[in-house]
Amino acid sequence: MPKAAPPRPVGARRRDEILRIAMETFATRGYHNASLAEIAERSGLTQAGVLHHFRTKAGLLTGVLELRDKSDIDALGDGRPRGLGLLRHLVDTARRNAEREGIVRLYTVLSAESVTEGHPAQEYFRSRYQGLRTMVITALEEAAEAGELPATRDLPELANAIIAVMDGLQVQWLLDPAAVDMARATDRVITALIGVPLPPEE
Amino acid sequence: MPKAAPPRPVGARRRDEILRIAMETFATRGYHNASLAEIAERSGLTQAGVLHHFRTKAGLLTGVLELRDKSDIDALGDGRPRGLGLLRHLVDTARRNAEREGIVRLYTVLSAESVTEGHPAQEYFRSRYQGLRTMVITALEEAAEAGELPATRDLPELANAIIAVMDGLQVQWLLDPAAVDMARATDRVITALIGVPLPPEE
DNA sequence: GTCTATATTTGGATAGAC
DNA sequence: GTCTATCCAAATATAGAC
Repeated sequence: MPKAAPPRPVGARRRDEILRIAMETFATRGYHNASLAEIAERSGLTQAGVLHHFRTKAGLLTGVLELRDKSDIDALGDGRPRGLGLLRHLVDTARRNAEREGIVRLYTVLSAESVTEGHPAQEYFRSRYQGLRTMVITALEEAAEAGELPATRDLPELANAIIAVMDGLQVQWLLDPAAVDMARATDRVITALIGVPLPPEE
Repeated sequence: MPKAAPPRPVGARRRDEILRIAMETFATRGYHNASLAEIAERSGLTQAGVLHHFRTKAGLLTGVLELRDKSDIDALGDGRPRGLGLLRHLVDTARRNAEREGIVRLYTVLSAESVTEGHPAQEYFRSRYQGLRTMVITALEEAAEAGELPATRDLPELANAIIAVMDGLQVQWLLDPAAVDMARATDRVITALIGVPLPPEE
């Protein structure tokens, strides 16, 4: 069973392990408050050892974000859902996220931190939101063309609102998990906004 | 016209000035990445000078958050709106916020940063969200009793969603102001959720 | 590829003079 | 109330041995 891993079959093992731990650490502490020393220690390396694989701390952050992108794309894999199916998929994602606190924490902490001056992830999040917006708008347009969408006015605004609810719920959920049901609330907002129930889960 | 300022008529001048500058700095850099040195310099003091007024950096952050609370309460002043009037007030706040980037930045950055381990503002934001939730739920209950509210199911979920949209929109707006109209999007979500238009602006 | 050692900077906080 | 001086800890990054 040949692996499709492109660059190095075994030399990248350590690198991936460092990335995994860096992800956890950035999620737990934020970027600025996380230290290479902690990441190194938890990786069973020294600080210099980590910096052999990633020349700078910002480079390490970039690596983490690229890794996340890759696994997100892999997760979709078999052709992404279209129209209302994508909105359904967003709700499913919210549900799955309730079992993946680390990921939620990573994105919540870093996205907000990225709006500070000179933050290395600023461009990443700017273009990420642009991508998310485009994706949701496209889905809404597809639904509208298929006649499945009563609300056809100002789709970009609709998309912004849907993305915003999901983000905002995450902050509340991280601070007080018992107080928030991310999936239900997301479903409710989307349903209310588009004026029609979502298709059943795949 | 006698001032109602309680503790010191003139000695607190410097203290307030430091708080103002600290607020800006925390908003721009986040808590961890802001330094007392920078706050001191911008205040025209040395680091030790600042620490004379606030014994620790965390104490300074607490001071900033208390100050904001006080001015928020002052802003409401003449009896807070009830029922749907409060939801209208939320939309108005979103509109005003588009002219107060500093405040938006402060809350967005700090609330997300507060979910990290051992953050000094964690309790503050936990109880702040609890307070916001209670406030919105109460308003929804009032509206329901007055027969102004078609959607009466699961009001806490409704409240969470409304708060979440507002927060989420702020992140997007800070990264790309032209891409988001916070007030319009907030209005649209609230209207869709409660199933009835909001009363006209006061 | 990983380590030790170190350079360099910067952080928060304290002591004591003025 | 503010400063200077200082302490101590921690941070990122580099050089060079193994």
